[in-house]
Amino acid sequence: MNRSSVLEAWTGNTKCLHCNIRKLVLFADLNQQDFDLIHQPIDDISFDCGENIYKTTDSPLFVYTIRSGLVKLVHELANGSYRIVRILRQGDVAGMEALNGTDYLQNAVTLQPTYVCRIPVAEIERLNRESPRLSKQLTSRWQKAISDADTWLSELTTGVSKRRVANLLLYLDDNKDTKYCYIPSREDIGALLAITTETASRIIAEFGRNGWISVDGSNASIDRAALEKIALID
Amino acid sequence: MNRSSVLEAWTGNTKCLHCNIRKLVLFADLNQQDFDLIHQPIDDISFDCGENIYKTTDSPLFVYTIRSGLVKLVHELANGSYRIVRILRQGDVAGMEALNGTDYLQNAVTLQPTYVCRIPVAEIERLNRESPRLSKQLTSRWQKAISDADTWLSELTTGVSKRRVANLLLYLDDNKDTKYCYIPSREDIGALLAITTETASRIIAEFGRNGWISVDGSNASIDRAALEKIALID
DNA sequence: TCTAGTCATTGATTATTATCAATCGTCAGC
DNA sequence: GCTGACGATTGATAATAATCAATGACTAGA
Repeated sequence: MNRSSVLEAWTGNTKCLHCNIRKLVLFADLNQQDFDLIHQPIDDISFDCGENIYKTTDSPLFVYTIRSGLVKLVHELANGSYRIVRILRQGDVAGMEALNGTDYLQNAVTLQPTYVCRIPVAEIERLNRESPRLSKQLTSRWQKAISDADTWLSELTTGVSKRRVANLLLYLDDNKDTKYCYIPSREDIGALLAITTETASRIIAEFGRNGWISVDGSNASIDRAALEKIALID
Repeated sequence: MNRSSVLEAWTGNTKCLHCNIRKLVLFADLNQQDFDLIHQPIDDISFDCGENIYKTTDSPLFVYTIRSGLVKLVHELANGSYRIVRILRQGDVAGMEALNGTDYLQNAVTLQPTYVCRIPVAEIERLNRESPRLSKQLTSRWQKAISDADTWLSELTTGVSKRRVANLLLYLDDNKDTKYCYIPSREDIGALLAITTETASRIIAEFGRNGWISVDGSNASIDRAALEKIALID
């Protein structure tokens, strides 16, 4: 029951050029002639919370730009559990591995209502062949993905759980595009940090009792100074 | 006291074309005309064990192809400790972030005597501008780096230490290019898996007592079946 | 309104890992 | 051969997190 819906099928040379977040996305540097090269439609798709944008079993035919919302990349493990390898937000690109002809490496699941642009791989390849203006942005997207992965690895899997949760909250707060910081479910925090759901819950609850975060459902405002102290010392 | 030495300065159109591992590396698809585009020399450099290929503080002017040997990417943390985010081997590319104009993200340190090709970023940019044959390999290198990072994250930071060490040994054994599997120092195993040196030592010693690995200095032969059982169950 | 379901929280106990400390083995240099 | 340095190993103990289990809070739907 995929309740996603295609809002508009953009044929290249019309709306992409006037997209209001274009300066943030893959097509930032393209011009009118470049957009004229696009043949297949670029669909603007809306997803509810908790839906799959793609799964590892899907044919890797599209790359997705996040227009708004929040997406987790879920890697399923052999023993049935899962790890979240990254969280993507506005301007990030999901499913770039499709450009290399390989299957999607993870499932992409929305954490909030999310809008994406679905770009056919064939069009990116065409643009990259026929225009010099895409490759810089492509390079910078690959780069960001690796840099995020490495930061995640070195900052969010190191030290005691309390430190990791503090770092995660600081990361989410750094990268928020709304007033409040998104707080994942306790199970997702566990999957992000390689700790159990119970440990995640205990730590979030403790931070709340200490007044360092005030949680309202999936949103919170956080006391950065207090959490930074935890993130460093412990 | 950097004892690295430049073996040969290859001006593009001579030796690259006949490099005996070219099919494995970034320049796999290039032809004679492409090599003619290269102006600056591509140096073939040798490093002893434990040397820095580059540091985060170096100007990001080069990308490095590993011809042989083993390299760790070391991310230093604020509290003075460090994490190893990846291990690179023959055919891998180090320092690709230089292509994006950003500083190197980690220090690259050799674990064994290592030979690398040092390729000026400017030459890669020129080739990518003037030939269509580099971009596919570039895409595939970015892709491999991300895929490695994500695998690392999801497999090597999950579960109890014993499971993580078993997975690491299996990974190193999968990726060996010699008869024996490279075993990192106990401190490096700790930095790879986010465990302490002592825990790493205890587990390696236990695996040895069980007859699952027979270690001789930095090399070992391993009992894959036994370790796979540990990697799955625990 | 009541109920079942889901997620968060908390407690009690056990298992795992970190920490602190000592010892052992190997090797380069005197 | 002796010595110091360094890495690996091991032991004892404390800290941390997992596990098992129960309860609380909230929500959607009967």
